[in-house]
Amino acid sequence: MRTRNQAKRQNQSTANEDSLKHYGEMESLSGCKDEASGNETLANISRGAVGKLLKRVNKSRGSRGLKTDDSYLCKQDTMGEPENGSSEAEKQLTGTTVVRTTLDAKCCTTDVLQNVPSELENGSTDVQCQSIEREDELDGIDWEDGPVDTLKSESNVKEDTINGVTVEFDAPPDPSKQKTVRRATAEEKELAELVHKVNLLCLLARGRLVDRACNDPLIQASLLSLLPAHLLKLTDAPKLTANALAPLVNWCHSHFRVRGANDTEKPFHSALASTLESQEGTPEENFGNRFWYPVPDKSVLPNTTVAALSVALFRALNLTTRFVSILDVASLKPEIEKSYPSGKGPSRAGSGIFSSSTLMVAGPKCSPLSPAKSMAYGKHNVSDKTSTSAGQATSDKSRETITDKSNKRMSASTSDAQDDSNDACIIKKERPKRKGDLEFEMQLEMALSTTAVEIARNTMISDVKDVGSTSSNVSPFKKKKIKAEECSTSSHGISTAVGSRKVGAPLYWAEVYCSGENLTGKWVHVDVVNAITDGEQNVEAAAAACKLPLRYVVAFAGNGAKDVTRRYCTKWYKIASERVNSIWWDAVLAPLKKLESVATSDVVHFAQGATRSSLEDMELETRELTEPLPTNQQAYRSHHLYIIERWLNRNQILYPKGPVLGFCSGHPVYPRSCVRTLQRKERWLREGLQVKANEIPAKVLKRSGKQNKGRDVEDDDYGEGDSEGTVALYGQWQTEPLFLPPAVNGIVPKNERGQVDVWSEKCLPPGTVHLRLPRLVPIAKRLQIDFSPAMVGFEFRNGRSLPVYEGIVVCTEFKDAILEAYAEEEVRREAKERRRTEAEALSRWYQLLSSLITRQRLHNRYVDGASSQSAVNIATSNDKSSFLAGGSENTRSAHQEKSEIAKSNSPSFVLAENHEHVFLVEDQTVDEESSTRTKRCLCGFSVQYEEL
DNA sequence: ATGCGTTAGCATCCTTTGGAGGGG
DNA sequence: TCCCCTCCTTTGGATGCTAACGCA
Repeated sequence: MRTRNQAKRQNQSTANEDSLKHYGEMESLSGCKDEASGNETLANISRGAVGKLLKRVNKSRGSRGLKTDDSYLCKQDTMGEPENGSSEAEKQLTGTTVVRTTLDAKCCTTDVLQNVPSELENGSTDVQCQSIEREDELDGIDWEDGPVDTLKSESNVKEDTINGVTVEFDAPPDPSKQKTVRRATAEEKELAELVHKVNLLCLLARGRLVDRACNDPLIQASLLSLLPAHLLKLTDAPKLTANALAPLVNWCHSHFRVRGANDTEKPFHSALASTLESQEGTPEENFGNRFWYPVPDKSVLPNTTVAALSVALFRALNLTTRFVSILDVASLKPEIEKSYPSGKGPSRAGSGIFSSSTLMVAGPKCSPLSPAKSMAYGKHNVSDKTSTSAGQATSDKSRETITDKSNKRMSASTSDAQDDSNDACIIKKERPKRKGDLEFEMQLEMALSTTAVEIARNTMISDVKDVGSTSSNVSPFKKKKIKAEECSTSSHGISTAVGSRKVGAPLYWAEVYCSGENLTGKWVHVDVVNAITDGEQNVEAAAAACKLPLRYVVAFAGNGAKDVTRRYCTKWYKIASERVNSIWWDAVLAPLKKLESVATSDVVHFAQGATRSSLEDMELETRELTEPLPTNQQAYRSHHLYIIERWLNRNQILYPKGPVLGFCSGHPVYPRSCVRTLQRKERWLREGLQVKANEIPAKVLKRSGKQNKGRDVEDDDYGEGDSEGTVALYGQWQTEPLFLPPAVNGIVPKNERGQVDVWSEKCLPPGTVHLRLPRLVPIAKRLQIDFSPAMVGFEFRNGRSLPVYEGIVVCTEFKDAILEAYAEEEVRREAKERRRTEAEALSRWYQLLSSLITRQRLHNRYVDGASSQSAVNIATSNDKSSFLAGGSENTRSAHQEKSEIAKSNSPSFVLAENHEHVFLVEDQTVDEESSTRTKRCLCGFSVQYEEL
């Protein structure tokens, strides 16, 4: 076995080698492998590759601590291959494969293709390869020293084990630690919310863009020209009904169909026009800035263009129409990956929201469509999802991953092969197996079984243009694939097959206002892509089937937008926590809603001045308030409308306890408006409320053991049992405004501690005022005014809770006097403070200058040899002095008489032969203009300096 | 597939009123 | 001797919320 450094070196060299390798070379390598392993078919290779990847996935969910050792085993596994062949090339291959398995997944294809045969031959399932995702993880690897047979097959490994040669892995995984999950920090939550909001705004803007394109007269005219004459008159009826739209919808559905994805970026408007021309819409036309569109998986989107064309057509026919979209926005909650002990978990670089399945589509360097993925758009949009994964797995340089979001949204992020350093492309793998993962694995297998063949056929060039699900070999997954095809090709088939999102997921549709529906008219859901009319009640189920959360459904018209989620979402409690703060959202939508209202309002106003928009608002509000009772108890935990008693907090109560709206598993359901929060007496005092006399506690809680300890027997006027161990709680309806004894004769009423607890202004005794100013106590004392310290709260210091005082409470009549005295005192204090500061500054200047002089003197004496020079001479004549200095003989006489005083008062250090300058404060002059101050010594020496 | 009960981890709430020692 | 200031040290238990997990 190699040393760790050797491994690293070889790893690096191989990495470079790999990076330089051409696909053709790889192909030749794989070709060698094929020859070596005999009758390996590409399908088998592909299947093996799938197995390999799945094992990696499984492995990554398991012990991270085993990673190193897995790599080692992988080595042996891989090394075992060439026993069938001994060509030079293979020997070389053997030498490098060891490292290749530890490389980043960018060499995935080669790795996979090389590893597969041996695995297939050996039927190995126990020994698994796990590639190390990041090179830096290699740093944590401690290679064991010792000989190793590089050509040892897996069977040899087993033999060795049997013969007593065992490899013991240190730090075996602790299952309990493995299970630990890392909770999102507040910062991460904030970031996720920001991303969510930005994403929402982008999607809103995008919706407006599409909406605007639908108004284009040329497109509308072209659509009309295509429309058969008999359909033109369908909408002429004065009272339009949903049924009348059906032929139009069918025509659209049959004339515009989904075709392969178009990678060329062009404005949505022109995309719309070209779709119109070709009568084929893409699943998602790229337009403008692709960054705007952070869809998790483009391949599964229904046809935006077709939906938009239908809107344009309806508008061309003078129907009031809105373009409706589910805003598939990044999650409001941060994506948390598993935490791994000993820091061996996957790097968090690139993790988080952007690396989740909701992948921000960046520039071409990180196209969301891997080659294989774009292939999958071709004829069979069934396997689009799976091809995505295939693209990852087979692309030479791509990094493979499984996102932890698969449980909810079942989409694997696709990273680009071109740019390994792109954070957005860094993908992670983690999490224990869950239902979503299983589904993903199945899809992965399907995809690989298909695309590996295709890729081989296309000589593994990176820029694969097309692929069909043309796998001719009999795949074990064929049945599933066929089933999926059937589902997706069915016009109404919004299938839950394999649990993935599919084409047909209701992301976009139209809403046409039909005046013939209901009494006042109705917005009718029209999904041309799936040829569904008036199917609003099915949208929620269809979206759920496609794992598409129905968080925001927004209708666009007139360059505005309106949230119509309520129309389509009946289980609001499921999405409420996934929606952004409603205040923010309403504020964002407010201006857009006006625009939308103007655009969709008819000239005809309804009774009592109600407009179409306000009627719709009422309808949506009614839906909100008449949400059906959930059937599961958990839903009542945070339901905005209903509650069952078991989910009440310990300080909550139902008051009044009724009416009972229904039952859930035998539990009566009450309106949430009946839930009241209870408080202790003391807490109500803080809010300026006091419990009424003779009120019986609404609830009595048992106090915890610790709280019991050291707490005196609490007054319990109501005798509700053991007062020591209980806490009496009261509801607000049991309280009244706080009554405090008023201030009398200038005396502030105080509590038992001789203070006033000022939790709020309501807690002040009548006739008193709280002066929140520092240093008031001495003033009040000096003025002999009665006061009380104002306690405003508590803080924890030194391990205990300490009261925080802020200012004092005095009778109102003394307020002015105290404030006046305070102002005077402050002036005095400030002047005193200023003097003190100046004196200190002077002192420091003095020290500085003295030290400079001393330094210079020492310098002259010991460095320049001028030992006899006096300090006075140095100070007065030395040009090297760093500060501006000038002698002034005439000032000397003026200050001579002060010299004696100065000498006696100043900290004189007069040496035998050295005069120590003394700068008296009263001898200073200040030049206001230049801010320069001049200090003078009695000897006549002066110093000028600029004030800072 | 879904719901329920349990468990665990983490975030947040709640608690609540010092005392020794030195210097002026 | 009294008063004032500084320093010491930096809670921790209960509860709520959420997600995972096993089971029905």
